[in-house]
Amino acid sequence: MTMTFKEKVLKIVSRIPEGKVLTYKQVAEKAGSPNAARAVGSFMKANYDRNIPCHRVIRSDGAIGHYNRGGRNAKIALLKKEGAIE
DNA sequence: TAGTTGACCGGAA
DNA sequence: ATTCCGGCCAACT
Repeated sequence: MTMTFKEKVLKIVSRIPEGKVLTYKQVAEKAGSPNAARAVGSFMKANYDRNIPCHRVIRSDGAIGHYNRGGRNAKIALLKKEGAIE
């Protein structure tokens, strides 16, 4: 079974528990390509699956990044609500 | 097959 | 604290 990098990424993200966050880079590392953070972002923007908590993925510098469902604002609100951030 | 595209990263100015 | 720039990666066309 040829699992694309993209699918690995989606699987990893889908397993991020509530109240926790991973950086794009960490996701890339877990997926087996430590320097593919950029690619990870590209896939997330293309993913609209609600089962995947893509709002739990943020940037390494602590910035929130983007969110295709509600925008950064919604992303921040969600993370606060889940207790992942202040 | 090669060129384009970005929800990124880290260092420099 | 910001803004800019080059590098990196896999999918898409």
